[in-house]
Amino acid sequence: MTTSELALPRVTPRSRRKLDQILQAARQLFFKQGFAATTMEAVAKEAGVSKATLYAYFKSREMLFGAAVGALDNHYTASLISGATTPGDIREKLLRFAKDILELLLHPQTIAAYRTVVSESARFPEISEAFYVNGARRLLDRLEGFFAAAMATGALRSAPPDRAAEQFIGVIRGDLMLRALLSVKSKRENDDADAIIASGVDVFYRAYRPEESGSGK
Amino acid sequence: MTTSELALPRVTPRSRRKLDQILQAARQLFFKQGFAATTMEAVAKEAGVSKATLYAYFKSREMLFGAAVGALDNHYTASLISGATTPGDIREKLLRFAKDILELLLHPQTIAAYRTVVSESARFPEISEAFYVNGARRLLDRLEGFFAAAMATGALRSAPPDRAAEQFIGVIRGDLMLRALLSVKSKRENDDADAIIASGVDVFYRAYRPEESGSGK
DNA sequence: GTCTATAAAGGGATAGAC
DNA sequence: GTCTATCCCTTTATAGAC
Repeated sequence: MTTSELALPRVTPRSRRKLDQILQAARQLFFKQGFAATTMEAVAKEAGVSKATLYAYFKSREMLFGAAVGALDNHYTASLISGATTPGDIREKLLRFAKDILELLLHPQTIAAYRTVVSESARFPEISEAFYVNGARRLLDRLEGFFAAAMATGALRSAPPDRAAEQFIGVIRGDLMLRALLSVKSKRENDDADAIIASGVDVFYRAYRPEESGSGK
Repeated sequence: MTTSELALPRVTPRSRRKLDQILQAARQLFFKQGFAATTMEAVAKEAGVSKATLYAYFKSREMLFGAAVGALDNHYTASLISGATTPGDIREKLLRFAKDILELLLHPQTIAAYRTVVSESARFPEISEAFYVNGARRLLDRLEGFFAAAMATGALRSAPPDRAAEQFIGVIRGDLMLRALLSVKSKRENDDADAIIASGVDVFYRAYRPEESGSGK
């Protein structure tokens, strides 16, 4: 009941497809309706199997939840932050990262997934931790690598790159993700999302630009 | 079923105490166990009344949830950010705000409340929005007022104070709150929380210090 | 308003046939 | 492995007495 929640059942190659159908259906419903509101019958119907088949793969609803979230591999982050080592204006790169990251973080699917996983975090801490490690943590690591390289070349001043990565995410995100999680309709903030991002990047660069330069703007 | 979810039932002054008992019991259980896992029987027992009495006050569990969250008044923020207009080193003040804010945001009760409200945000957007407005929004407003004053006196460079407030929260918070919501045990980050805060304040001040000053450090 | 007792419905999990 | 049918428990909500 601890780590085993994250394990996928061993299956024959033949039934691999059906397993994928189940996992995908489970994710869709869990993230759309939440864990509590998602019945095994609904998952079975969505996946095109019977309830009994579901229980043949997963001993309980909790195990299914753990497998669906634990096997979630975010390839999103892989495509982000590419071309980090190529030369070019550092602020241009920061701006692109900021836009990509924010679009990912505020994507309806991302928000829905976070809502569900956060809500069950107290009961299933291993599951939510795996969710963080496979998603946000991975993104932070990539960003950290980029900052380390930028600091090495003098494009940014030297500082702990892991901290810089978190601060970059934080200053860009502001309260936007929290508001999205809480379904808060912002009055005008959708219109000038670009201005918010640009301002965040500006703040970050002011704080991390090389020391010897005067007023960078 | 829309806005009325947030309304409190009209009661005689005599039964006001019992209503408070119910609301407090409901909050405690909703925030500890989540909405779905909290039964009316448990709330009744915790409040020391019977289920039927509960239904006399609230027509449904949803209505009880809306009232419990909607009537939640965070006096926390009131005490924060006081003495903003008194003179003193701006960075000292920022550091104190940052510590207070982070302590509030990462408090187990805060995290538990956010988990519950976020998880039901899709079903009850009015409730979660009220939660945000009464809590985080109010904190942001106070911070904005402080920044506006600091900018007026020249302690900080001129900029949109609302944006600065969100960026301040964001850079201080980093991923700390998200990790708390997801029960992610950080390896060493508990030890040097002060260092993280100091670094965040430093980043913010580098970005918002008055323009004519050279290297503030 | 407050209680006890109960109706009514839903859904997690399993038995047993194929 | 997969299905149909069912057990059984939990929980919401109410009826009716005081």
